Amino acid sequence: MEDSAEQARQRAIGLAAETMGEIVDFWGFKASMGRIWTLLYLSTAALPADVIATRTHLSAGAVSMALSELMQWGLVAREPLPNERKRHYRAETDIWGIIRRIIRERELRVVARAVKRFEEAHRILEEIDNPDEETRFVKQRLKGLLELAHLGYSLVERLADIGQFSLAPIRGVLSWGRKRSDQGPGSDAGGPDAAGSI
Amino acid sequence: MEDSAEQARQRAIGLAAETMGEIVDFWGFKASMGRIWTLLYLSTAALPADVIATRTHLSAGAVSMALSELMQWGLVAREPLPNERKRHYRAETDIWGIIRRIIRERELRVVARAVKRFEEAHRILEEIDNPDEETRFVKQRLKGLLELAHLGYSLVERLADIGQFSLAPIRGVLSWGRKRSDQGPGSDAGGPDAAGSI
DNA sequence: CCAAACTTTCAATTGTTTTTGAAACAACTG
DNA sequence: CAGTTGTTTCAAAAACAATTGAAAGTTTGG
Repeated sequence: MEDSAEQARQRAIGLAAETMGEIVDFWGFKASMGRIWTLLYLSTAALPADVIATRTHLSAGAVSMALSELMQWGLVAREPLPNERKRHYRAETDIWGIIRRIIRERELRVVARAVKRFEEAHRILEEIDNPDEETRFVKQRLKGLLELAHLGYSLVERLADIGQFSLAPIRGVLSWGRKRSDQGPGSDAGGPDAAGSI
Repeated sequence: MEDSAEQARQRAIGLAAETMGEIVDFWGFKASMGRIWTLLYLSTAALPADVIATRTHLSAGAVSMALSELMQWGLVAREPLPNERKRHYRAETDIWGIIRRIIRERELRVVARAVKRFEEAHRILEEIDNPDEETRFVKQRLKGLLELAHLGYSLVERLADIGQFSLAPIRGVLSWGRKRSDQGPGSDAGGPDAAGSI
């Protein structure tokens, strides 16, 4: 009861797309963006919106919206296709570059905002004239939160720097630690350099 | 028109709690969990549920639910308070330890699942007899996704290892890179060691 | 410049997550 | 051990987010 090669391929693509959808959803993006990107990523040809709609079971409107968001993030590009009426879309493959930008433009913004607000809270307490013990305690702990946020900022910043030029630099980073983990999907996979396109 | 010290303190706490709420929301937890934890973190005394409800403007039910989730994550502990009727709750302060656990138990699970599913998708294609060009292409790209997921797993794993014993190890990690960033909230704040409680 | 082909927008709908409020439950107290 | 106080549970409501579908807007070929 084996299905045709074409069907099998569609199943595989669907599974991958679904998976990526869940991941990006977890990451705070719309799942449909992940599905669409994956669909494009797993196609030799650039695809027009209506095909995407069919394959993802989304409406034309949803596809249009998701595509423009994907393009804003540089995850998908229009492919200028001569003698074709419809616009065609292709997945960007420099994934680490994009992850870097997302981290910088989204994560860092959030943390930076938090830092500002913690500072503001601290400042409010600074203005109290004769701080009682409770106030001094809160001030102290707010400093802790502030430090945490700063630390987080640094970490994320470093993370954003990873793979600044293709993938190669990551290899180095991957050997911070001392210990080796017990289980889990093998952790230092793949060949020495697959830069540019994943 | 300065308000009283007490009021000012409440404002500061509220601002911090709100901020933390936004962050943990962004992180995929309920915002109310962040607010509650922060409220507790910024209090010398352990607080009972009804006070938490009043201060956060949440219902008793919501507080109860959030608290049990917070306790499951080890972010809050009941304080055995003698000669008190109500249960009192206190914020856990070993933040890095907790972040580590969250990363391990939540992030790693998600990535591991993705790895499995990409592998499954790849296996489906492996079973096709005479793969045409398109199929071979998809297979190739799936390998790329798989490698990406493996890489992500490693990164997150490393991240989980950071601060394994208090904060100190982080300091080292914070000096991966070569370059110094231009702007943004100062990135290497604080004293040399504040381990244990942030 | 018109009509067809395609795309974008957006109010309404559907779906999901969080919060509420009240009931069931548990723990202590007199 | 009955009553009171405090906690948990859970179905319903509210808040929030994603998707649809149809109308408005573009583009292009004739």
